[in-house]
Amino acid sequence: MKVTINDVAKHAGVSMKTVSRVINKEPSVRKKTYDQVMLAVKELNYQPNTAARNLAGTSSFAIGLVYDNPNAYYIIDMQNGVLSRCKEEGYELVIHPCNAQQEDMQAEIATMIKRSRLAGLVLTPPLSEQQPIIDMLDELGVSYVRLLSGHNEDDAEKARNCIYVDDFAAAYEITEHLITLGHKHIAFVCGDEEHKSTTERLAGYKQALADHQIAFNEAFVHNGTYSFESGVQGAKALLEDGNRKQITAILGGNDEVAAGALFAARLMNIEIPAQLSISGFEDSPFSRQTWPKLTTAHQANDVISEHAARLLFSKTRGSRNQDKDIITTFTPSMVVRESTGPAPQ
Amino acid sequence: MKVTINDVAKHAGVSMKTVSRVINKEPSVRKKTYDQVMLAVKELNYQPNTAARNLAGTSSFAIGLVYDNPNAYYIIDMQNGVLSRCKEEGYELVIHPCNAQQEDMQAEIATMIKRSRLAGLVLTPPLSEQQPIIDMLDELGVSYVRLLSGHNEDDAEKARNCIYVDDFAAAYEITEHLITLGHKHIAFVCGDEEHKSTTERLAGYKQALADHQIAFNEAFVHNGTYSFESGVQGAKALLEDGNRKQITAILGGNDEVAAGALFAARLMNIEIPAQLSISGFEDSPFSRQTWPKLTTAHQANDVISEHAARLLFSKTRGSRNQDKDIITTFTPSMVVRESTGPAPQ
DNA sequence: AGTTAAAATGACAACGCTGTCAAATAGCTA
DNA sequence: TAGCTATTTGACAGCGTTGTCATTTTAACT
Repeated sequence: MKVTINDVAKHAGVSMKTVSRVINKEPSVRKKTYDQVMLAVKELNYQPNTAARNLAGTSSFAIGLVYDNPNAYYIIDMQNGVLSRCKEEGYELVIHPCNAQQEDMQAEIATMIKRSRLAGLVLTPPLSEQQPIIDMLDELGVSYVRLLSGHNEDDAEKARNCIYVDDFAAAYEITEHLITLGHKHIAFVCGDEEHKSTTERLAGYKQALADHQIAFNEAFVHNGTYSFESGVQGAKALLEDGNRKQITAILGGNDEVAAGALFAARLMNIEIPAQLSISGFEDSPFSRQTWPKLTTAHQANDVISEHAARLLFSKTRGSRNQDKDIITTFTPSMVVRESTGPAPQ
Repeated sequence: MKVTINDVAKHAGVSMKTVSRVINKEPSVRKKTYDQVMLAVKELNYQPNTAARNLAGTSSFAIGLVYDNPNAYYIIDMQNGVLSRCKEEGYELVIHPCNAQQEDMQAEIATMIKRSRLAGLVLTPPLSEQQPIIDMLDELGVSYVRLLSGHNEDDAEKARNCIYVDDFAAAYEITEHLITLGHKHIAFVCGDEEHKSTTERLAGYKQALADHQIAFNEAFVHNGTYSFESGVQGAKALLEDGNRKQITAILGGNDEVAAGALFAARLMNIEIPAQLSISGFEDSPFSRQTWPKLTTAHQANDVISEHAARLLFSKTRGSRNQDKDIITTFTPSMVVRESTGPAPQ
């Protein structure tokens, strides 16, 4: 019934340690021995016991994914990306949703790490941006990978455990797209202020305006959160203002915000895109399920998180498995759908 | 740095076993002893090592959540519900997305269980409906809880590890709501045929029609899948047919399907709800983000999954923790929003 | 063939906890 | 207070692996 490493060892005529070497893909095992052992493993249908490995080994065979993000699509993509890598490496994934605002966040994460002796951690925004958490992790000596907004900077030391999404570039591209369509009064409904992605996207938007000699108008920026509701309110606020006559395009902080803006426009009987262009960010399934479908910037969260996991494993497993194909900066690319069009006269 | 149970024992002046008893909430520990130990635990900030507990104990401190469902909102709710219970009980959660179609599904799940020595499993539809998987679990002697569509039947033996969502009742209620609004030609865009929820919802719909002396019309039923795209196609097929003149209401298999129907109606310049009423199922956040907002049947997936976990733990942990407040049948309740209205003349 | 370094393998003690079972203590009753 | 039972505690082995380090085998040289 229960097959242990000892059974396999006997069956293959080698020592337990050799079997251990084989299943851990350690070097210094002759091909012939390797095959013998693998055969025995197959024949007995041996499953290494995770608990025992975790206990005996230096670090456990589990990594953690920490997030505080209400966007289900985002989370699922993140999970699946990391999970696929974990499967590949024979690791388990411990998911940990949490509340970034919470006082003792660091303590909670530290507890989780200790309890499960996690081999590493993948941190998603906004938690990846919180210095106290990073400090705690450094102190604990746990390896981690941060998902961040921005691009791989000069600071190579820090960059070594960061994966960037270039929101600046994405915002720039979308804004330019709108400008090319003739829009001159482009509003921006921002996501949460404290998220780096918000500042990055805002900066990209501003830069595009500047590069095309369009004056930046503070009144065209509405601060909100990354939610549908916030998009509704933001768009309403912008459009109900005397500005309505001027604004011909709205950039939503993400797809949900854009969908909210779409909703608000509908309430106000504004035709999209004839009277108003709207675009989002991220290209979540959501953006294909609105009417009209959203122009947005495609961001492959599952691929991104898979690379985050790769990067983590390349550090965790020491020398072997030096994955050199890890992309550390992702630049979303624009997807033009039906929610943007030429500026009205 | 690393605090073991032995350190705590010394600090509290008791044996390791006693500390073990305390942290496992075993009976037969004098209050005074208990307090001493708890104090030591606090003072040393002791974190039990999961791997060691898993290895030494009879079963591990982890349960699994198995799913094959493309709906991100559904999954996240499931995860969060189970997770909250796990936290309470000090268990870990191993998530396992998979593909129900896959040949060797049972083997894959069996492997997962053995590797992690899972204490139990929560199965969501449609996997919870697959007999081969259930048989495998029974054979392995692993406890599990199945999330099912239907209601707690007479077969008490089986019911002991099932949580039901009464989709029949929900469909009945929604259909009746539409009938009350004067609708006589109500179409149904079904989800995946092989899901029990589809048959249940269809049955509820039929029953409501029958109870109100409305003839069931086969042509008003469209078979599809639980996706937005399928909703679009289903609604198109129904409405473009010569039936268009007749159909005044559409029941979507779930909120996504309903949103798809909404989308299709928009493409065809049909006003909702003036010309056509549409309703969904589940009340996912999605249903509040369409325009107009969807009438649907509220189904608290997080609460449901939390109860599934409760039920699982009540069986896992033997006698202690006999949770008697477990709800085993949930009946969604209708939420009327803007997508349904009186039947047009 | 003889020597030496390098590679492959094995013996055995941890890893940190819980199960088992025996020992000690407390709470009774007569 | 002795004598008995019920309750509480402790000693110790063992869960199934991996790390360490010693040993054996192979390869690579003179």
